[in-house]
This record gives sequence, C-alpha cells and structure tokens, in this order.
Amino acid sequence: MQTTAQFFKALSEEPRLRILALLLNGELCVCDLMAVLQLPQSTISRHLAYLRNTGWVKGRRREVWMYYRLAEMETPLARELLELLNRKLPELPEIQQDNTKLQDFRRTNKQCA
Amino acid sequence: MQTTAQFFKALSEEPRLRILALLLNGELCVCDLMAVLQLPQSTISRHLAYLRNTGWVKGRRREVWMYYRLAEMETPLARELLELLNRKLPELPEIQQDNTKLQDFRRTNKQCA
DNA sequence: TCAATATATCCGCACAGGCGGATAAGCTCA
DNA sequence: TGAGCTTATCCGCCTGTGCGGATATATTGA
Repeated sequence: MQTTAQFFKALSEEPRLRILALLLNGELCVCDLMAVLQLPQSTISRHLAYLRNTGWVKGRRREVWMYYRLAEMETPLARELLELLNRKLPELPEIQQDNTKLQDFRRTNKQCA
Repeated sequence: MQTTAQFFKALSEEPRLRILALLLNGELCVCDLMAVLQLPQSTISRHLAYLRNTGWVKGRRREVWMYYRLAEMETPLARELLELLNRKLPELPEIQQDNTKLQDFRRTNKQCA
C-alpha cells in the first residue's frame, strides 16, 4: 500500500516518465539520457537514483559507464502497470520526439561525449 | 505528458489510493470516507479536491451531502489505468480491510453522524 | 601514479503539498 | 430566520523533494 503509493510517486514527475519511456527502448547509459533529455547530469542521476530506489530500474557498470535498464517488476500490479506504460507511453507526442532524438543520437555518436 | 505525470501524482499518496479504492464500490459521501479511513474531515476533503482537480472523481450534491464517484476517464491510458486499479487494488490487504469496514458501516449506519 | 572521463552525491535554495484545527459556506427544516 | 448538519477552505507549520552547480568517487589508460 505504502509501497504502491511510492510506486506511483516515481511516475509523478515528467523527467522520470521520460526516462522510463526511453528505457523501453532498451538499456541506456546516463550520457544517452543527458543527450536526449537535455538535462544536467546531476538531475538525470538524481532521478535515476529515485527510480532505482523504488524498484523501477536497475543499473550495472560496464567500464566507465553505468547502464540502466527497466527492472523485472516484483508484483503483478507492477508488471501490468509496466506493460500498460509500454503500450501507451509511445503514443504520447513528447515521448515520440524523445525516441526520435535517441535514434539520431545513436546513429551519429557511437560513444558518449 | 505534464498531464500524465499529474495523473500519477494523484495516486502517489496513500489516503488518495484508499479513497479511490473505496469509490470502486460506488458513490460515497464524505462522511462515509471519514468513517472508514478514520481521518479528519479536512484531510478527506482536501484529498477529494485533489482527485477532483486531476480528473479522477466527480462530486454531486444531494441535500446536505456531497456524493463522490469515479469520473469517466478521458484518455485511453487513463481508462486502462483505472481498469487496472479496479482489478488489482482489491487484492491489497489494507484495501480489503477498508472495504470490510465500509460494509459494516453501511449495515449499521444508514445516515452519517 | 596521474589525467581524463563518467557518474554519484552534496549543498543550499525554493516550492508543492502533507497535516489537522479553526472557520466559512451551503443546505434543510422547524 | 436561525439552529444544526455537512462539506470546503483557510491557516500556520513542516517534510519531501525539485533544481542545478560544485565536489567526490570510480574506472581506465598513458
């Protein structure tokens, strides 16, 4: 219950929703997210920490980079919620723009910064 | 997007989740909610105002009482989210307790206070 | 070991919104 | 109209958390 509310709180900020939507495309590193969202690194990392603490994402280090991906959800409600986001978020115009930006970035920059 | 985040924010506080879950049982007045949730009237009304402003519930006056019910959701995402809550919230123990309390209250008190 | 890079955390500041008691407003009936 | 309910809003207080620049940490390669 408390957990359920906490879970929704993670979705209640626009930058976090956009991050989740981007991660629906697969694993990304912090600098990918910076490039697409055009937000300062500290802001991105802070939101990622929030998403990590609430169980939405998992990170793993590979060399210098931290790669983040969506976590395997623990409760049925969480799983269905994620599945819902997976179907619906990509329909939102802002998310579509972010996804386009991501493709562009990926095509031109194989490496960060 | 902004709207979507706002929408989730409404679900990010435990009292509001509990209110929504109770309204899944149908229209209720403020004093029903007070009786079940055991929260001061100002707290209940404040959360109801929040839910009203974010489009989750609608209220109508009948005599002295304000009856609140779930609103008809406007976007497909919102509709599916509500449908998800409808299926999953009643499985949470705290929500089951609230529902039981509601049945008891309804059986013993036909009228408020 | 030192420089460079990527990321996490710290900091101070600002604001939204939680809380619940007190008060105002709306409605009904005698 | 005024008493009695019910509900909404106001108030002061307080915590959580947003922000982004500055700093610390971790990793790699020279």
